Amino acid sequence: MPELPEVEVVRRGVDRWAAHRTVEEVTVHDERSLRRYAEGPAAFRDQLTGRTLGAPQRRGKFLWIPLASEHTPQPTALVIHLGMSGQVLVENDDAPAEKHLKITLALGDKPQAEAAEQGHAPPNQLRFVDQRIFGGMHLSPLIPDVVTRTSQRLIPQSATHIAPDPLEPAVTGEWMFTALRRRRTGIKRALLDQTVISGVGNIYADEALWRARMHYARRAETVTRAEAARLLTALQEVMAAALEAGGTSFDALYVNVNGASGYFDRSLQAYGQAGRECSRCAVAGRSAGVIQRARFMGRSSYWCPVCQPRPRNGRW
DNA sequence: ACAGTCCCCTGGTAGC
DNA sequence: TGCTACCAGGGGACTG
Repeated sequence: MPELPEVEVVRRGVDRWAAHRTVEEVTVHDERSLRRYAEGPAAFRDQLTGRTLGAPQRRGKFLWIPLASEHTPQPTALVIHLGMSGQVLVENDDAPAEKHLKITLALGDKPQAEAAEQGHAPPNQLRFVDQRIFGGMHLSPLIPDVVTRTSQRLIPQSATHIAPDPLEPAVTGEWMFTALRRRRTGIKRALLDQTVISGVGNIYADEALWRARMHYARRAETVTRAEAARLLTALQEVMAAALEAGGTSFDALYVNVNGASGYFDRSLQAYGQAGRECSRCAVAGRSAGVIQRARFMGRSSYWCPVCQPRPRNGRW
């Protein structure tokens, strides 16, 4: 499933292949991919057709493309969320339709200078493919970002409720400390709460907690500065590693984005590893912990009982 | 404010 | 073989 690093790879791909091109035609193959857009498919088509795509932006797992707005007073963005299974592909119109193709945007040529620089004509369609339809597209007004107080930055109104993500400069160890401290809940719950910090899904939450040697049920309001900083660093490292793995394919002539960036195959230390020896314990030469799995928040949590013990000091 | 549950979906897999 | 049941998970809505 796409997590923040995969969404960032998509953002880069869209930036490279689709930015500064005009949407000439919009085809909605499945209206369910517009579930979050109350105005409906006709308005979606009307609002989007003829607009020029700007440079794509991202916060957490929300991706958006500002629409150039010469004649429109209210800046607007095309917002894309990949959900569980969303893909963005840039392909030619003669490529066969994917089984779960949901929305097609026919794109005009790139600006002359840019096209010459790339040496060949880019494919003429941007396709949104989504098997499970947890993702989708919608249009949303762009408004100043009050969260990070960087007044230049605009974000979609539909994404104003989410906090910055671990890769944003505004998110520091101190910021993390403050954000966690004011929550009276377990640390993993806090990590998965998009209003605390965004872009952290079940997989990276478990991986980061493993790296930071923290148990998922640790009370958020009792974390120390050092723990908060350690956890943030762990999140950043695990995401950077995945980005590196996923980023290798972004040169290809399509915007890569299925869930399986190579990272997931090779580098998971906790998530999905139930029953295996914890790699860190094994290296340390003590009796190795065995990764455990438990149901938590209606999902699975994985942790090493040796490296990530339940705290003994009552910090629950 | 927080916890829990349900829902949106499809496809893979386990069990009968 | 084919049926049913369940699981995976982001995020939002709703209830307790």
